Amino acid sequence: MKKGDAPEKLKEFYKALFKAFGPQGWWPGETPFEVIVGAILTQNTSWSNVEKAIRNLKEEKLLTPRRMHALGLKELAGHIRSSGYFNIKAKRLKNFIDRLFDNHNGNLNNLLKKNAGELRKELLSINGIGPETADSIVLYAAEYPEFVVDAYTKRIFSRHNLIRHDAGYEEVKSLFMDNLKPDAVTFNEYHALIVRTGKHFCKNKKPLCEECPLGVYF
DNA sequence: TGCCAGGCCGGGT
DNA sequence: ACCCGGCATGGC
Repeated sequence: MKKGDAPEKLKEFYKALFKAFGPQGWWPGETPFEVIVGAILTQNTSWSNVEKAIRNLKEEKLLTPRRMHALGLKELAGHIRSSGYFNIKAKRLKNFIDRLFDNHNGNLNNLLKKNAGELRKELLSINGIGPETADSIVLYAAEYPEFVVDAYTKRIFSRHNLIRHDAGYEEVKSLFMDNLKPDAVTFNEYHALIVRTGKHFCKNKKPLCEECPLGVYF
């Protein structure tokens, strides 16, 4: 496929997925802080496990920066057990919250009001926040147009030869950033639709099946 | 029963 | 600059 085809291809894929699944209404969280907690907890973990952890935190009234800041690591880990990797994720949550209090007066809006580039840079400087988690926060909590790339994105779009199979994060991201108009609403929906598709048709590292809206591949 | 899930880090080449 | 092991629960 030629490089100039990418914009049309990306639009075509989007249309097919939107037609099949409709609007996804992401992020599945009510507040920016909940989005951020979810973004960290869902690292290499199914969302259903994360939901339980978030439900716990809500029931214990711990889902605020201040309350979480006051918790010890072991205690916090106990509340997020179901999300897996709970020790390391407790640390990562604390790392984020510590930064919030050290540099932003514990005020999330103070952090999120930075411009997209500065926000992303600061998030990446926090231990435990990598490119996907950072972009998820920038897009779904701050609502800036940064495209989020995940394992499904790589699988689906490399299988359709829009990117190389061994493409790295930034390389995949640039496929979307360079060929779509930067729009947070569209990027929001597109990534959500990719995840929706991947969950059902990309399982077990197998090729897309024939029921997939993107058609048979391989 | 085993494999996988909306990654990331640290240590080693 | 990559490559790899470790991190851990719950669902199918």
